[in-house]
Amino acid sequence: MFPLDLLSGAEPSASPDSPLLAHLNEEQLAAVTLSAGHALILAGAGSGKTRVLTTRIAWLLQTGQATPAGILAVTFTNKAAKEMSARLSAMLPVNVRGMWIGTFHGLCNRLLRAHHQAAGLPQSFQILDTQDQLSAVKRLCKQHNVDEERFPPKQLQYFIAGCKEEGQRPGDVAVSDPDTRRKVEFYQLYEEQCQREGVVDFGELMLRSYELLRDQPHLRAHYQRRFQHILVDEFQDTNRLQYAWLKQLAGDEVEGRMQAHGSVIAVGDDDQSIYAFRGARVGNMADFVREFDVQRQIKLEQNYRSFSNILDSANALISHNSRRLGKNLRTTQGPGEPVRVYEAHTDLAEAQWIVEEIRQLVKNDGFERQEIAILYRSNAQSRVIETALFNAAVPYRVYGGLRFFERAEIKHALAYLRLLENPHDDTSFMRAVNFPPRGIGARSIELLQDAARSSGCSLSDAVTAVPGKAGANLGAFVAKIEVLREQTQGKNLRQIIEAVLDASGLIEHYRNEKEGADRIENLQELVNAGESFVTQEGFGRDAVALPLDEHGQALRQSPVSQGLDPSLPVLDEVLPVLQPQGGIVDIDTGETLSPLVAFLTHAALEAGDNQAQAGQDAVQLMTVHASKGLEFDAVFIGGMEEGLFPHENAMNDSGGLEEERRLMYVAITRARKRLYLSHSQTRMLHGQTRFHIKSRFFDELPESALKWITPKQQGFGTFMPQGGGGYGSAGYGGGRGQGGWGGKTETFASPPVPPQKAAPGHGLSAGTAVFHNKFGEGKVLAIEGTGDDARAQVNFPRHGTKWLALAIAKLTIVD
DNA sequence: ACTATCCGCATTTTT
DNA sequence: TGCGGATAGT
Repeated sequence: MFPLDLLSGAEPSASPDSPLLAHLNEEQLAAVTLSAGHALILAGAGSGKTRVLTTRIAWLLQTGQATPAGILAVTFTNKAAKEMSARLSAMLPVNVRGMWIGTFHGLCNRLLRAHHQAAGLPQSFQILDTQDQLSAVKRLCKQHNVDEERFPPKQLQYFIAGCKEEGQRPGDVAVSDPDTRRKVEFYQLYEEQCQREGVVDFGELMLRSYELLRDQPHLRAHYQRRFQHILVDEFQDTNRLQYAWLKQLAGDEVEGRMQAHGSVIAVGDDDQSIYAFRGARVGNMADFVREFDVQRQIKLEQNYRSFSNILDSANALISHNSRRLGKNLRTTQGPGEPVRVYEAHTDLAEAQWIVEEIRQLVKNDGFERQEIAILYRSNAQSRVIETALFNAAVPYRVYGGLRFFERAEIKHALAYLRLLENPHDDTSFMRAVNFPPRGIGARSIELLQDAARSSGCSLSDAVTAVPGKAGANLGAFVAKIEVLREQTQGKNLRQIIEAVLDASGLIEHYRNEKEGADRIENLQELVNAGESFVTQEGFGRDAVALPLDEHGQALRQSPVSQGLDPSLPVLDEVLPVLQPQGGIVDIDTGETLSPLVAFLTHAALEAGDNQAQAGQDAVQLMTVHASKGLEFDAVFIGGMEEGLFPHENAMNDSGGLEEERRLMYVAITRARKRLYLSHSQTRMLHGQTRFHIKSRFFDELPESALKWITPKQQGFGTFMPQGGGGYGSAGYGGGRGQGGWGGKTETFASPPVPPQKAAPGHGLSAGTAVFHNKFGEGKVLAIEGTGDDARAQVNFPRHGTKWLALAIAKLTIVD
């Protein structure tokens, strides 16, 4: 099967001065060239972590220690996953598609689609994002007359998500009090609802695929054998379930020790663990070392980002934390400028000082605006700063707004699209049924829900049971969807979306709305998104789900593998296949996910870009959390006050202060050249002026690296309370979350576009009658893609409409 | 069904 | 202070 001998014994064949390894420092080199076995890499801020990770993969491939199919690299964000793929393909002429590089949720999705039957899901299951989940919870609350005072939907949602993150099904939750019992009951009901509707939430994606691996020995064996090299990014941010999931893939646990097949490399930084509040467990690092019997720990402490005054400050600060694995950043750069500290009288004066400093930086020191960031602990702090920037006509951009796929108008359009795919998706039904308004009010909905409940069916199916005018309106809506479904048969994604926008009346509705122009523009952008999703290079590629025997061995090879780069050794089993729409191909039947389902999945899993767009010439405003992983020439951290930073709410639970300190550590280490800290004696908070003393973190910084700036004696002019703040929400930089979705500039070279093969003479076109071994006779509705990508949408009278990969499906033309 | 108004609430957030 | 959600009024 795979070359075991290569993995266990043989020395790497690449010479140490291979160009791949050039310019790596000693610790980086050690990490990159680790021989087989588990390892923990403590990667300090700015230590070249991503570089090490990607070079490691490249080195494994180049030295023949691994094949693309044997690698699993998992990250938290799509951005990180994309960056890894991009850098990798810039390094090696490697087929990135063969590798499983993605987010936890993205990879879980892939597993579940490929093995949907074993996982007990429809292949086209839809994914609920946090908004969808909340509306599903609310709907369920209403249906079961839950006292929403005692059990706020938000809290129930939080409870459910929390349980899943801990790997707990309703039956696993320890019930200590009546309230918890009620919540667990609700959790149970929620699960049943999701299952009935064929939808999964983010937590479910993780939990379900964990259970899949846990409960299906042959699948587990298969993937364990396949993934000889597992690499985990930001390991300090993993929650309990994610770690458990990784363990399933890595090997079997015997008496608390992992009997692993390949090797697991966990990369993380305990000092940058700032997500405990959402279930991240730094303790996973220690558990990993113990359970995997990790022999190698490498610290990446050489920092390539900041001058030493900044670094010294970070080191000194974080040394006040007790529970640390221990790490100290160093640099070969000089001290640089001192860290400037400013004490303002009011929050407004603080903001004005920041703005003034920024103007100086740009004017006198040649700093680029997009290389300057203003960081704060909580979003509310941005307001004053925005005002000041706006008044000074300094372009800026705020992060943290709604992302593309989260916008209301987009969610509405997606709801229609989802209903086309699955009429029983009640969440989407509820969203679409009366938007745009079509005379279906709360009363009608209530009747419908009652009907659905009493007959145990979906809202869509219950429509016929509603009498009178309400029933007629509802019937018209369902009919409209059905007609639309008919009409879009055989249409491509772009045409489907256009049809939905038209038939739903969404465009029409927004045309009549005074603020609707932006929304229409976004809806147009959705059409483009659909278009590029199918056409463009660079979207998620997925795997062929091969039939496996009871030992997890593949029963058959994928014929598609023959079309791939022959120079790369290919593992048996699950092989990559070109599926621009990111589909999964069932090798038995050739069935692929419809482009629409793939697109909807993409929309749920990747809400759109929120991150920096290069060359925007705008000062960057964001929370400290949002700044993690980024770097800037100059960084301002405002609101350095007791109660704000460290935040008062964080001081309750144990470890709260330490997490705040790590947060501050993250903030400091974002800066390359200049760091400015400021605090204000007075601050408008919740409508009241509050007095704050300066943050204790100042006392933890080295006096020698700081330079205190006292405010100049100012006249009243500077202290003027803001009168009539009648500026629009759109700031100079375009306001929050401006169009990040399509056509962004890539920081790294995009993967080489493989030459398009000429379409093989499959001789199919719309209308052709074909025969399939399993599905019988059918009629071709549409063809998409070329070469190995080509797939046909075929309507089988008995099995419905399916997308089939022509490279795999055995279709014969019937005359 | 849509708008006006009032009340309560206010770290951090990716998938 | 300023927002979102829920309610009451047309």
